[in-house]
Amino acid sequence: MDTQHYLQAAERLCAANGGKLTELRRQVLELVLGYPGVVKAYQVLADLQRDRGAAAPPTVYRALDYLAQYGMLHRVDALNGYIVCHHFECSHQALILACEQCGGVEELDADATFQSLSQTTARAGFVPRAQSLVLTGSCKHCQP
Amino acid sequence: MDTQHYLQAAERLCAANGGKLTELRRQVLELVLGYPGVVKAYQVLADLQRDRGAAAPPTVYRALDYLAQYGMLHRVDALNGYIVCHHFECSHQALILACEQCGGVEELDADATFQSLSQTTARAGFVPRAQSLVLTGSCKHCQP
DNA sequence: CAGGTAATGTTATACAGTAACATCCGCGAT
DNA sequence: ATCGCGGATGTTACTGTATAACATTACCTG
Ligand SMILES: [Zn+2]
Ligand SMILES: [Zn+2]
Ligand SMILES: [Zn+2]
Ligand SMILES: [Zn+2]
Repeated sequence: MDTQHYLQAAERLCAANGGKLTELRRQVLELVLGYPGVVKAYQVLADLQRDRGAAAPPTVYRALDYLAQYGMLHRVDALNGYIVCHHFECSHQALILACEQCGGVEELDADATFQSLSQTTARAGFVPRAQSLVLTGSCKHCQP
Repeated sequence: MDTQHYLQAAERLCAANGGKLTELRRQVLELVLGYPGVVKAYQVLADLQRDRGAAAPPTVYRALDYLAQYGMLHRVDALNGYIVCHHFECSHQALILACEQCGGVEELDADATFQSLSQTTARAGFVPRAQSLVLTGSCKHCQP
């Protein structure tokens, strides 16, 4: 899916949730798309400042939060960063592998794992918030 | 396992790794033990300052890092916090459920899940760093 | 146009984590 | 005993991450 189609799909997703892919949000989404892996909020902030002059932290955090809320981005807690989700249209349960060395990201289907997970948490009466699961480690190119 | 036995086991674990459960580390470990769920570094710092006078961030982060490195604590990235591990003696693969509402924590055995996980990541040539997996969500007492 | 709602701008501050260097302490070798 | 070493802690100062609170703007609707 190229960038144009991706952004159109993002627009549809926003509309389906009663919102809009505003200029700012589109700009932030494009910036994150421009990175191969994990991006940090303050990196996006710096890019924004370069591209459009003034910008402050709340501006970028609000856009990132919105995009993550509806699944266009995933937050990677372990790295204080964000990654683009390329599968938000097919409602998926994604297993995300984020490499700590190179910042690269891979997103897998892992239905069996999630099924096993949800059985286990249900037994404890626990409802996980995130529908995606992020593991950090070393990718195949960065093995020690 | 009561606190006394727990601390003795922690001492053994440190010794087995060529280190020591120093006074500071023991004090930090006891402080974290005193909380029912997730504790944040700056909370421990405040407690330390109350108990022993001066203390600065590096003091508490060094102790927390050490304790987490050998498994006495687990770090919970999603909450910028730490929890006590009550099973560090049996080398375990723990699934940790952290409630975002009440801060409560539950640690389960989830061998089936981890087996499924490791098969999936191995297929991608990916080696996860953490041997424990933390999910955030709502515990059975805090369902919406 | 008036009034409401969502989005963005702005300022200031809170919270989290680390670098760099100084000091201290326990222990083995001379 | 004391010198020197390495691990642990103290101290200062800083960088990075995130949010509160309030002002302003854009846009839709009646
Ligand atoms: Zn995804
Ligand atoms: Zn890598
Ligand atoms: Zn554990
Ligand atoms: Zn709860």
